[in-house]
Amino acid sequence: MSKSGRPAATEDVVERMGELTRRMMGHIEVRVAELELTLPQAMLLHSLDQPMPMREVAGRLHCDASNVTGIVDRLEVRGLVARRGRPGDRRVKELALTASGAETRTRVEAVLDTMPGVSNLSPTDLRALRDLLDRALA
Amino acid sequence: MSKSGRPAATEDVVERMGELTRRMMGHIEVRVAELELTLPQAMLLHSLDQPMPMREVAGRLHCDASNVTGIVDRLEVRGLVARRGRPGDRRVKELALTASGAETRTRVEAVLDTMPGVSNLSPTDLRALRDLLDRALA
DNA sequence: TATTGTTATACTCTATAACTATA
DNA sequence: TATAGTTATAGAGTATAACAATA
Repeated sequence: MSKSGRPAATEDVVERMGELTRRMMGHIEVRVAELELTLPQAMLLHSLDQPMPMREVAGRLHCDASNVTGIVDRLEVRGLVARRGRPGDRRVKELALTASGAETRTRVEAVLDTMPGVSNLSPTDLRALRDLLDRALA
Repeated sequence: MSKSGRPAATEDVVERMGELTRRMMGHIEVRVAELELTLPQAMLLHSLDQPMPMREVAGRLHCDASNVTGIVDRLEVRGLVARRGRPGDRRVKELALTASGAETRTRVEAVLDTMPGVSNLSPTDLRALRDLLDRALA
């Protein structure tokens, strides 16, 4: 029983989720800034686990296709990704990592694997949290 | 034991946290858009639980003070908040909700209290999740 | 006709630096 | 000198609508 005399409410969890999320996002932003990437740029590299059309990238990032054009433009001038035509359907442009981009992506993955807060939970707590999140997402 | 033969990892939790957060943020954005508010505008109203200086608002939103000026400008022209001088220190501008703003803020709070996923957890799960998040935040 | 991607446009958010007024 | 707030500036992200090329 909390001090207010009511059971754990959605409100309590939302507040804590918000705070943990804020810390995680802040951590990611600082760490990928060291790679000279913004959060959306880092998320695009993260999503690019194999070559895929621009439209597929937009789907994975849950944003408009016109948006992807700009983010990719900025990554392309830096030589991290490349647009390639697809033989067989010349409307499509496959987006692929360059060697440099693949290296950068590996560093982004490393950032995502070391999170403040979550990283400090015991294996038991980690498993319990994973299962609870699965039920919330179901 | 997961199918990959390893215990629950930070990576698993981060992935699920990310997905739940995305759904929560998306939900909030859609619901406050019905009130013609952007996410930062809604968060500002949420933070304004009593009149306070602009600087205090910036602190609560974890952003630069110059940023608050613009967000408040947009809320003020719509009559949701008002700037008032503080007697005794004329550098300070107290930010306060108008009657209309207070009403809008109540609706924002209602949005934050009804979250997809989290809202569907049992009281037991909700308590367990709250406690796990507390340990992660410690 | 429908689809892929880009361009044009407009707006919000964001921080940095310079500025004003006040303390 | 230091602090509160604004303004000027610049850049990134976001969506909508219109467009070109292709299917």
